[in-house]
Parts: sequence; structure tokens; C-alpha cells
Amino acid sequence: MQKKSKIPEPTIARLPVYFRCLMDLKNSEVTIVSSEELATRAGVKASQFRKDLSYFGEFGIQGLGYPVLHLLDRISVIMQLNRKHNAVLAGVGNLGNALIRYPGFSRWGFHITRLFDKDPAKIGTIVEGITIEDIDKITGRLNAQIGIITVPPDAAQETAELLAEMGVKAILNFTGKKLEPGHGVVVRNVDLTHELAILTYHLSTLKGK
Amino acid sequence: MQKKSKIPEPTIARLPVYFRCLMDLKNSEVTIVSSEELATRAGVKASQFRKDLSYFGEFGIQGLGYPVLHLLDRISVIMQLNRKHNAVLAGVGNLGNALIRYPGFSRWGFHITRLFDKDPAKIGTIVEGITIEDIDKITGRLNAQIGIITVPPDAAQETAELLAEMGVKAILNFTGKKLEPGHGVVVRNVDLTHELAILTYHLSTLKGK
DNA sequence: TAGATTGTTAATCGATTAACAATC
DNA sequence: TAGATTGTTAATCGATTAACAATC
Repeated sequence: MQKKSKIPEPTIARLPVYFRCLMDLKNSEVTIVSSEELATRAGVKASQFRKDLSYFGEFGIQGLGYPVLHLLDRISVIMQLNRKHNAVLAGVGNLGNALIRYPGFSRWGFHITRLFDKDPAKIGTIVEGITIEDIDKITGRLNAQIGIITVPPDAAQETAELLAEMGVKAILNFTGKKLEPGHGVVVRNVDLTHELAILTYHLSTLKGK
Repeated sequence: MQKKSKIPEPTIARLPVYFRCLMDLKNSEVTIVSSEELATRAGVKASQFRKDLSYFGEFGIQGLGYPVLHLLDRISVIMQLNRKHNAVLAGVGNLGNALIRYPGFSRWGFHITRLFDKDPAKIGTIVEGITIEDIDKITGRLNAQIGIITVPPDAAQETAELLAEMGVKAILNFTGKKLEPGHGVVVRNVDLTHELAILTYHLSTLKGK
């Protein structure tokens, strides 16, 4: 339990990709798949796929391949996708509104259950059946481990701290600000401007060709 | 010009982070900054920051540090952030709508200039001053190198091909589908469900502590 | 000049890949 | 059994980091 036997972060980031490919195979009623085939679909090398899985156990049948349903099941357990997760969202602006309605979330078992904002004009209004609450008047613990932060950048840090205090253990941060949450809170940053900047960098290198 | 002298992708992904930190320093009217200070703000090691810069040239003054404005300028040139970029957006759903209004884009010089959709109910309507066009009736070349794809997953590939045909060279793909664009087109994938899945994976490991 | 900090080299670390023995 | 494909080891590759000579 103390020994970490560290799993590489790139491996973890690839699991959802494998999961998605397996879903496609399941929908096509494929029952067994080779590492070669699955890796090709996922855009990685077969040996990398097998190596990635090896951190978690043995899921294949030698000489045959991987039973799609079984592997799907195992990965869903590893990633906790076998159960529903509640999430709260802070900052009901444009992006926040879009995420509330984003169908992908519920399809993967993520449900936004509470909404917070600071704007008095928004507080009390109902979005997708959820009443927007005053973030400064949160009472009691949230029944959610995930927090999605789409507030303006300057409010990012205080929002993160607030959510962490209320029991949030994982934060998806869209603000572009680096967050320093308390201990025991995981953060992932999604920065859309950075993504475009990386693309424009590559545009300049394409030109050279 | 042919020699690639490959710049690591992780280095490129950090440039926007440095850029943002330098902007903050500029706004605080700091004129010079050490690699130590800047790296701390960016969340990396000082040696990594210096190494990253070294791929592009020498920007510092030994014994002193880096002139904020100068470095900002140089990075903005490297990343092409010194000029405006037009982008087109395909799929004016919830996410698409949010991105059109996302203030971060214009602040970094990205401007969405044309909107496309397939839904007859949407075609012809105006969003933020831009008329939504029928994606199947695009005429002529687009005056944009960047395409943002927020269509439903099943339409992802055909949309990518269409945009590439119309001159788009860089694609930001929100659909969760792997794209196979033509040669000479760069793609970056943003998959919000994957981000949440990675978080829930880490939730389970936190529990162990 | 003495002190500080860069730019760069070399060492370390970690992730990817190829190769193959194990085994279905 | 013969053929196929896994799981794993070992080799390769590439990125991060420490250390320090160069130099402001």
C-alpha cells in the first residue's frame, strides 16, 4: 500500500483513448481484438499498448488477443468509469453554460449537480434544471468530488480553495491560471488559448516545407 | 532549412506558459526576471526553462536575468502571437457557441471569422455578428488557417477534410474522434471527457493515502 | 573586481520500442 | 502440434536535471 510502483502519467492519459476504441469495437460487436489492431486504432505502437496494460495486470489471451468486453470492464474499473461521478461547476458564463449541456460528460458518467456563480443576476436562475447558487454562501459539504472551474482568471485561486474546502478532490481548471490547491487535490488544466498557440507555432514550421 | 534540429514537443507546449507568466510580469511592471523566478511561476525547474529557450537562441543577460519585454517579444514571434490569426468554426452547438464568445481567444489574437453548420435551422442565423453558413456550400478559399471543430463525433472526419480542402492548416478538434487530415495539416485534440477520466483515475489513488 | 546568473554540457532519469520466451 | 499473440525484458531513445564554465 505504501510502495508506489509508479504508473507513468502518459500511460494514464492513454487509457481513455483505449477505452474509447474498445467502445467502438463493442458497438461493432467485435468480441476479441489484438494489440496490433487496437493500437493502430488508438494511434500508438502495439508494444506500447501492451506495456501500458502490463502496469495493471494481464488482460489478454496469448495467441488470441484481448476479449473486448472484459478489457473494457477492467479499464472502466481502473479509471473509475464504472460508476457515476458528481461534479460541481463554478462560473456559469459562456463556457460554463456549454459544459453543463455537454452530452459527452453524461455519456461517460459525469453529472454536474450544482452550479455556482457570483453574479447576483445569475444567482437563483435555473439552468438545465439546476438553480445557480451564490458561491460565497455554500453551506455544508458538496456531494461531489469533482469541481469544474470556469470563473474569470482572477477568481480562479479563491474558487479552487473554496471548492477544496467543500470536499472537492479533483479540479478541472479552464481559467488559464496556475492553481495551488490544498494537499490531496488533483488538478488538470485545460487552456484553450495555449492549444491554439501551439497550433500557430506549428503553422510556422509547416511553411518551411 | 532542411535540417530539422527537432525541438521537443514538451518544450513547445511550455512556451505559452512562459508567455503568460511574462505577461503577468509585464503588467506588474517588472523589467527583468531571473530564470529561477520565472520558472517558479511557470511551475518548472529553472534549468528546464533555460534549456527550453536555448533551442531558440540566447535571450538573457548573464549575471542579470531576462529583460521581460524583450523575451515576451521574442516568444511572441516564435509562437506567431505577434499577429492576428483568423479561425473558422464548424459546429455551432453549445460548445461552439461558447468558443465564439470566449474572450481568451481574441485577447491572444485569435479571431473566429466564419461559422459553419449543417442544421438548416441554424444556417442563416447570426451569432456574434457572424452569419452561420451551410458547411456543404462553402465557396472559395477560407481566409483562415485555423479550423475549430465542434461538430458531432460522426461528422468529425468529413468536416476536417472539408476544412483542409478550403485551406485550413491547423485544426483544434473537440470531437473526441481521431482525425486523419491530409498531409501538411496539424491537429490538436481536446477531449474533455478524457480529462475528467484522468481525474477520476487519480481520485482512486488519492484514496489510498 | 566580486557576485550573480546565463547558456550549455554531461549525467540522470524515465518512457518508448523491439525482440522474444512463454503460452494459449 | 503449429501458428499466433501475449507479457516482459532489455535496448533505445529522448527529455529533464544538475553542474559549471562563460560572462555580464
